[in-house]
Amino acid sequence: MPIDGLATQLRKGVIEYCVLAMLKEAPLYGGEVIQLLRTKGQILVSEGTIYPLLSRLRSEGFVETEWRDTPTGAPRRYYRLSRSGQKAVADFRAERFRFRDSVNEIFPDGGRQK
Amino acid sequence: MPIDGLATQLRKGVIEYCVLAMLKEAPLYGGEVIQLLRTKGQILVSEGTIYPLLSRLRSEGFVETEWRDTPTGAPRRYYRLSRSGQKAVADFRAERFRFRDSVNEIFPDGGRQK
DNA sequence: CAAGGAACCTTGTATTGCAAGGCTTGATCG
DNA sequence: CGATCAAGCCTTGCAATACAAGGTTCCTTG
Repeated sequence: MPIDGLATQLRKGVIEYCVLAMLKEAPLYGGEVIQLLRTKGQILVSEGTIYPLLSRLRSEGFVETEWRDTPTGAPRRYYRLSRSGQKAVADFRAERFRFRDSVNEIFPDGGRQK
Repeated sequence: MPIDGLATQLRKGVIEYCVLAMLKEAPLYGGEVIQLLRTKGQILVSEGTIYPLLSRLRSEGFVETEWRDTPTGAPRRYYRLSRSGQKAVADFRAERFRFRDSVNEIFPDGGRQK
C-alpha cells in the first residue's frame, strides 16, 4: 500500500465532511469515528488523521465536545454536531454534486458504469 | 472567493486525471488545457496550478511532450498521453467509483438528489 | 509496583492547488 | 531601430490536508 497514493489524494477535503455527516446521527468519540468510517464506508483512517481533523472541526465551530468518564480507562471526548456544522454539511453536499457533474462532463463515459 | 476553500480541497487528486482524460482525445498545450477545463467542466484553474501539474505528469511518465513553433509568438509545448498515462486514467476511474460509493454509504441520502 | 490497554494529542513529512511574479519569443507601433 | 505588448511557459512561496510515528494520561490487572 502506497504511503501517499491515488486514494489518499481523493480523500482530501472529503473525510472531514464524512465525519460531520456521521455526527448528524449521534455524538461519537474518536475511536467510534474511526470504526464507523471503516464499517460503513470501507474507509480506513488512522489516529494521526482523525485527531488533528477533529481538532480542526472544533476550532472552526462545526462541533462541540464533552468529556465523559468511562469504566474501562481513559476518558473519552465526545463530538456533537453544531448548528454551523449542519450548514457545513449541507454546503458540502451541494458542492460535491456540482463538482461530480463537472468531472463527469470531462471523463469519457461519465459516471454510468456499474 | 476564499483562497483555499471547500471546492479547492475537493479538487485535490482529481484535476490531474481530468487533464489526462482530456489528453485521451488529442494532444493539447497548456492554454488549451486551461480553456477546456473551463468550457467542458466549469472548472477554473490558473497557470500556477496547471504548469506544475503538467510538469509532474511528465516526470511521472504519464505524458510525452513536443515543442511546436507558432506563427503568433512563443512556441508551445504539446502534451500527449503515454501508454502508462492511459493506465493511470483507468486506475483512477476505478478508484473514483469505489470512493464515491463509500462516501454515498456514509452520507444520508447518498447520491440520489436532483 | 510494573505491565498493558484504551484514549487522546503532537510533531514532522509529502502532496496538492494556488497566487504572484519572472522569462522568452515574435509582432506591432512610434 | 527601440519600445511595447501579448502569448506561452516556468519558478517560488504559501496554505491545507492526510498520514506515520511517537508520546502522554488514565485505569485495571498481575
